[in-house]
Parts: sequence; C-alpha cells; structure tokens
Amino acid sequence: MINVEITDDFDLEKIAESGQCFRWQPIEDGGYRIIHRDKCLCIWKDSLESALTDGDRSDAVESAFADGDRKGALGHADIYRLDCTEEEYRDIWSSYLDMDEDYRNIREKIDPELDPFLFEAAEHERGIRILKQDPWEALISFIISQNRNIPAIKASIEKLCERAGEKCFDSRGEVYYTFPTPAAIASMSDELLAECKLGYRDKYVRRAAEDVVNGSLDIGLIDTGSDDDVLKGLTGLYGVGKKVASCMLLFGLHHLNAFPVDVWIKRVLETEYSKGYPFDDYSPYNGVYQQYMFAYYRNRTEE
DNA sequence: AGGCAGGCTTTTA
DNA sequence: TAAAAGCCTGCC
Repeated sequence: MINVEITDDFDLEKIAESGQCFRWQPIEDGGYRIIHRDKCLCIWKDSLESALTDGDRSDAVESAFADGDRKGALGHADIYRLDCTEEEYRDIWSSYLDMDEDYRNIREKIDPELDPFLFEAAEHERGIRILKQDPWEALISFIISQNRNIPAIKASIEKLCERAGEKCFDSRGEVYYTFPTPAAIASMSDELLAECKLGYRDKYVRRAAEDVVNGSLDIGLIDTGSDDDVLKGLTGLYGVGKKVASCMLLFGLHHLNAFPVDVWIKRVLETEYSKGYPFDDYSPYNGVYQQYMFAYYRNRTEE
C-alpha cells in the first residue's frame, strides 16, 4: 500500500462515470478497482489530515509530479492510497492515469468570454482525464458500445471478460477477470459469445479477433501515419465507422485531438454551436474538451 | 462519388 | 415504447 500526492485535476468518480472506460468498479470507502491489462489496482482518496496522522508522511508520499512539491506548496494537493508498489505505480499506473499530462493547464486554456458553454462544462467536469487504455480493449469496447447506453455496454463487456478473460485475484482476495485476448475471443463458441448479449455486434467483435489472429490486423502497427491515415485504417475494419474509430484514436491510441461525435455531442454541436465549433482553436486537445462536453451534457439532461 | 433509408440485437428508463 | 458513445447494405 502506497500513498501518492496528486495536485493536478483528478477525480476518480468523474473518470469512472465519463464513459471512456467501462470496467472501473466502485469499492468500499469510496474507492475504485481498476483493471488494466493483467493488473488490478484499488485506489482510494484520503483526506490530507488522515494521511498526515498516519505515520511519517514525508516517507510515505510520492509526488506525482517532478515539480510536485512546488505545486503542492502553492495549490491544493490530494493524497491517494493505492494497493501497489512504488515500482508498479511508476511503471504502470502513473502512465495509465496519464499523470505526465497537465490537465489543469489544458482546462485553463478555455476562455470563459469566448466559449462560456465549454468553460462551464470543463468547470463542472474538472477531474476527468484521458486514460491510456489498452488499444485492443478500447477497440472492442467501442465496437460493443454502438447504439447502446453505458449500463448495457458495461454488462456486455463484463460478461465477455468472465467468459474469455483470465481469472485473477486482487489484493483483497476478490476475483477479477482480464480483458480477453484476440485469440481467446476468436476461439469462443457462438453460444458462449451469444451469452455476452452483443446482439448484431457479435460478428464485428469476432471478425476483429480473427483479423488479429490471422495477421491481417496488427494492433501495434495501427498507429502509424497521419491522424487521417490511422482513422482510415480503423474505419476499414468491419463494424468500425467514424465514431468508433475516433473513440479508438482518443481512448485507445491517446490522440488527444480526436473528436468522437456521438448522439450527445451531435446535440451539443447543434444546440450550442449552430454557427460552428472552433476545432482549430482547440487543437491539439479537442478530445479532452469533447470529454468535458459529453459528460456535462449527458449529466445535465439526465437530471 | 457521396448521401440516405431501413434494418439490426438487446437493454434501459 | 423510444432511445441508446452507430454501422452495414442497398439504392439513388
């Protein structure tokens, strides 16, 4: 168990509810269990007070930033408790959580006078980050996502993992399943795949898995060339249109300028930006702002 | 070539 | 019953 000090925008619940990841699970004491590749992390936000009284803080706390001490001294800092080693945090989780990116800086580029809607959205959704998820998992997850709401997506993905993923145990002894490899999905029977309730998308998922197994799709080589080239390559896949390809770009390949347009964002563009959206002004962070608007508009209209 | 209608599985609200 | 982080096919 380690403590990590985070000074940048970072909100576990907002990330979990943002719709970019589908396997973050709320656990006891307001924490979350995160599965990434074959690893599992339990993370809790601690109050600064409890961390201070909990033994020697200076030894226990690892700064999330190279200049964390300076930022921590100026602004506020939060302490998080993670059930991993310092090495695992440095090598895996800090990268997965995109801790090298300064989201506060990205957020503060928004001019409240020029773009009050985006400013309001970003203020409201402050704490969202763009995770560096496994590309294969992101591709399949967003193929599954099409024409379904988020609870339904989560249910299908969890069923898929239970049936074809690897069974593991977290630090609390709870079971978790890894996201299935292409080979594991390709070898599923029709009956087993049908149990995941993918509907008409099951053939897309199976095809993607088969394409990787037979070598016609190399996930490691997808991200080569210009953004347009990568997008073109992705939309060539069966069941992958512009929207799913954009999600793969943003959430699987971490192109922060990718801008997925789904039914919610379409409404935002129609109602709030009928005279056009200034993509050029927001490059290369269009995808980050998209996440603020997506979450904000969705939360607001679901009230 | 590019656009549009219709169909598609199942869950959620 | 309509809508859901859409896409494919067939047709024009």
